[in-house]
Amino acid sequence: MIQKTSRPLPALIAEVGRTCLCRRVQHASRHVGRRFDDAFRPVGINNWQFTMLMTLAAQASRTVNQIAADLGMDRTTTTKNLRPLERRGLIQIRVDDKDARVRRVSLTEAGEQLLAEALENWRVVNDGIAAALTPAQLEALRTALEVIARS
Amino acid sequence: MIQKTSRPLPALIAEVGRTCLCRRVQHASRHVGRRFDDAFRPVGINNWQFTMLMTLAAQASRTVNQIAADLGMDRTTTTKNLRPLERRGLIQIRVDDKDARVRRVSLTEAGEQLLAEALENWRVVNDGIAAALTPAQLEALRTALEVIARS
DNA sequence: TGACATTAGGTGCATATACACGTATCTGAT
DNA sequence: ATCAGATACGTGTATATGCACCTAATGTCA
Repeated sequence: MIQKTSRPLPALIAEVGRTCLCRRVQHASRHVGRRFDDAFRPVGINNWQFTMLMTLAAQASRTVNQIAADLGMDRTTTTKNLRPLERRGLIQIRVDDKDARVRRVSLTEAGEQLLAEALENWRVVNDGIAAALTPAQLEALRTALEVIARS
Repeated sequence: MIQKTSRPLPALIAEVGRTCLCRRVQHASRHVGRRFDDAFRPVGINNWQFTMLMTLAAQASRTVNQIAADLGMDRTTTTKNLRPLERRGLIQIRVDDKDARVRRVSLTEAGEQLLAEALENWRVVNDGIAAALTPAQLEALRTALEVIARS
């Protein structure tokens, strides 16, 4: 494998270090996740749960499959992550009227209220991260992440 | 909270949907993680383990704290993730000569060999993701992710 | 209408992630 | 020399993540 590239191993390793999108994206993801987790801790949710509640606020009565697609997440992961939110009464999961296979997830009153509280915390962190970048960098980042998530 | 912004809730929600870096970064991260996981599955590792082996290939005999910092990861997470790699004999963990608190992690022969195998798979996926972006977008993405990970 | 494919979703397992807390070791001031 | 604080790391617990596999409900076509 190595030989095929006609390059010495140290140079290859240096190249991977420079260009590896896996490392960069995951590293940034962990960092961003922790910052939002810190911000949402007083409200009692984590960054995923905030995003989850936001998607439900934007579009009510989503199915598990739709939510999984919204968040670019495995369906089974979505199912499991919904549990704590349901236990806390922030969302409600009901069987669809027309199709008994389908589960409809919607925000409860308590979920909306908690989301409203969390929004200010979100803004602080989101603005904080954005402030570290130039407007052009921020725009490019958003575009690139969108392309990656859809590819 | 909501009132403070002097905007109706639907508009706020739409704004969060457009601008939320948490959602975008995590979404892209899951997508990228899965693609690399798929690519590395024949070799028997996941994307984190590849990155881990790569950092050790670049700098031998790293401590747990150093590795955690390299990958922007919690120290305790690093400790636990090292276990499977050690069990499989891909890395070796030894107590430091000078300081008995410190553990030195290094690649084994088997680890190097597996890494060499994985490199071609890495290249295919990394090039594939990069190909979905323009060179300028790719450069901006790398820069922005670097800034975020260090901020 | 009955057989079969398709679709929506859940479970079991393994690893990933991180916080709170604990242990062992080292360092420096006295 | 000793002890208080700092440092390096591990453990317990809880949630996060996704694959392999499973069940149940629906759709389709003969």
